[in-house]
Formats: sequence, C-alpha cells, structure tokens
Amino acid sequence: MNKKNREILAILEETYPDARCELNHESPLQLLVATILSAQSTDKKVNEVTAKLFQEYATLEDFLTITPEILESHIKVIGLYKTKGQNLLKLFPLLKERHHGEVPRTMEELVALPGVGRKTANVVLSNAFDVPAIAVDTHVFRVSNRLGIVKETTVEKTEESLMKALDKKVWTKAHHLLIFHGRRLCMARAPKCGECPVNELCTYYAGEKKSLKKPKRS
DNA sequence: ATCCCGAGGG
DNA sequence: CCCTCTGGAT
Repeated sequence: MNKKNREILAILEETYPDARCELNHESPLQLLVATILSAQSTDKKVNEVTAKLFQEYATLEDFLTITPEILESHIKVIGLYKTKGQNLLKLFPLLKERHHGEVPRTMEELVALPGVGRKTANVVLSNAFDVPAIAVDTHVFRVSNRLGIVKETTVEKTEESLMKALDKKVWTKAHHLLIFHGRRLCMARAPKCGECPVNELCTYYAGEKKSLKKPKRS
C-alpha cells in the first residue's frame, strides 16, 4: 500500500471514527436480507423496513412461513420489490435445504443464491463473518475513482484493483470509510470538495473535475 | 431529472 | 454489451 493511500485512509479514519456497517441486523441472515433489499435504495429506508419486518420475522424458520403478500407489503416502499421479493422467497428454502439453514460463508456459495451478487456477498462476508472483503457499491466505485486510489470503469475491476492497492487487513475498514465519505462529503451530485479533508490528495479535485462516468456493466 | 450500499436476463 | 426492475428523496 503506497504512502498516498495510507494517508487518505488515515485522514478518513480520523474524519469518520464511527464508520461501520449501517444496515441494522442481529444475525448473518438478517444482514443478507437487508443487503439484498438495499439495491438501488438507501440504507435509511432499508432500516425502516427491516425494523418492522425483523420484529415478526427474525429467524429462517420465521421467514419460511412468510407469504408473498406479507413480504411484498413490507418491502414495497423499497423499490425493485418484485424481484427482491421473489428472490427472497426462493432464497429461504434454499438456505434450509442446501445450507443446513445457515448462511454460507464462501463467495462461491453466496453468489449462487438468488439475488446475491458480488457486492452483497462481500458485505455479508466482511460484516457477518469477518472475512476481509471490499464490497464495491455505487459509493465505493465513485469515491475510490475520484480520489484516484484506482482508475477503473467497472465495479468488478474496481474491486480487483482496490484489493491490490490496499493491504488486506484494511479492506473492510476501507470499504466503510469510502462509503461514509461518499455519503457525507463526496456525494454523487454536488460533492463538497471545499470541506473535504482529503481534497489535496484527490485527483478529481486536482483535475478539471471532469465528471466521473457511471460504471459500465460488465 | 438524478440518485440510492445491484442483480439477472437478453 | 444492453436493458429492466421500482419507490422515495432531493
């Protein structure tokens, strides 16, 4: 890990000492459900939904009894609710039948589950099972590319390059720091570069502020 | 009109 | 590579 990236992370750590997973959960399963629901939604909205949902449906045994109508009524306000609902209804019996009722702990098994891609898998691996991982969501993609920690055009390559650029022991922490920074200062629309504590280390601030293109799908 | 801790199908 | 799914906030 080079000096500049070390400095960036050190400053971000000072700025966001409470950086952590902000999806409320009390088990790996609840985190998996919350993360699936979080696609194209805000964690704030997801937490509102799961607060009520997990009150009645907390364990896998509980979720195995939920009806499509009840599930939909809970998650409707989140967006993308049909696919998310269908994926979850397929997911619960799969966990029971193929995974002994447990959330699997490997990338390969996780991404094989309906509605689970690399981003969701990495969130679960790092936050529920303490496996070093960098989940590249919209914030991590935008912030890491603006700062110049990586220069990539897809989330997959961004994850790959971030793992090379950063020491493994800081992967999960760096993921949270980049997300917090993306929420508080380095927002998509009007980033607060004037207030940014790492602007002197930032290629986006140094450059012409040429707008960062959205990630290409791959 | 744009963005939010994306994934799957064509 | 592309498109669609989706409501809510700004």
